[in-house]
Amino acid sequence: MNLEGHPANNLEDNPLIDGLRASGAKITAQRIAICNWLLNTNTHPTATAVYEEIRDDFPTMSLATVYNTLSLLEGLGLLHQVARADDGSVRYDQATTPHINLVCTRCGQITDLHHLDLSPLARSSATLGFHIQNLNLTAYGLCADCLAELESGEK
Amino acid sequence: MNLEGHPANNLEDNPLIDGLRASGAKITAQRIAICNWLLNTNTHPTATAVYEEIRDDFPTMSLATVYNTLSLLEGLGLLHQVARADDGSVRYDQATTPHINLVCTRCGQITDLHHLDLSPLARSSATLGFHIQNLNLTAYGLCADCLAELESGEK
DNA sequence: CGAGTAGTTTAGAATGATTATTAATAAGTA
DNA sequence: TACTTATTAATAATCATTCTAAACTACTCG
Repeated sequence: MNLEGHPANNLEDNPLIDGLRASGAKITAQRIAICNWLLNTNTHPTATAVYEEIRDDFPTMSLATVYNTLSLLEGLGLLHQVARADDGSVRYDQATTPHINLVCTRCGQITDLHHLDLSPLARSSATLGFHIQNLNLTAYGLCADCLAELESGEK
Repeated sequence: MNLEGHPANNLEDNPLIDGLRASGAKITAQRIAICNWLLNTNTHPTATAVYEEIRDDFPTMSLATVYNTLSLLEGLGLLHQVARADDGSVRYDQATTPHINLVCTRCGQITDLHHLDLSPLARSSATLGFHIQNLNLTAYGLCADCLAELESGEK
């Protein structure tokens, strides 16, 4: 079985695969392909997007397997869901430090905004007795490129 | 924004209806029923929840009308979507000042967390050239009630 | 006040994302 | 190598949301 399906790959030391292994899950060719693809992208893909990308190298891949793997990784805290985009589908974000996703409502691009001090938020929620497990901070608007296009082309 | 609204009144002077009227939309009995119900709730309902509540008093109400009205109000900036809950449906939040929604992953309750200084966020996104139009800040975790139940009942 | 018209509503069909089902398959293990 | 059990693949099922087309009605203007 072709275990190394994706070009530009990172065959060793994939923290997603390490996490799966540590959790006791079986390391299948499909999961390796998905984890490697995720590690080598900087997009915020939907399940369908992952499926379509990987299917080229892995024709028998099932969409259900992608969903299963993504939710398995999410359950392990290795991925987070991003608030649904305009198209109504869930997008995934690799779990790093808490950050804000800037979603462009015109082109759909998602940019990460890191390095914010979120401690006031944690403090405020603690005063309400709420215990935060996961943050989903999303801002919708127009990215720099779309703003420029709108201003130059004027519609 | 005014914070005066207390439940159990508001046959007149509904800012949602005022907004619809100001936009030139027709004021129908269905829209009045939806807007009044929204004004008098402090929940973060799904479209289906609004539909089921109102259908008791308004048996011919169609679910599509609820969706239409909610997205109309959202387009006018009078409602905002909350990041999808666990059940995969969109919830709505009346537009007041930007705030954070605390979603309990155990009981589903959503609490608003107001009075946060979000200017650092706006500043950071501006340096990227991103123009924020709408914020969707959601934190998932356990509310005080569920924490207490888990600790006392111990599962 | 009473048509005309353009926006709304309704009911149901269609869409699209996600989940469930189940037989076949393969990873990990002894 | 053979066994046990989790996983996969293909497809059906589900559920939220949107679309469609015909009937309806709020508002405008005469």
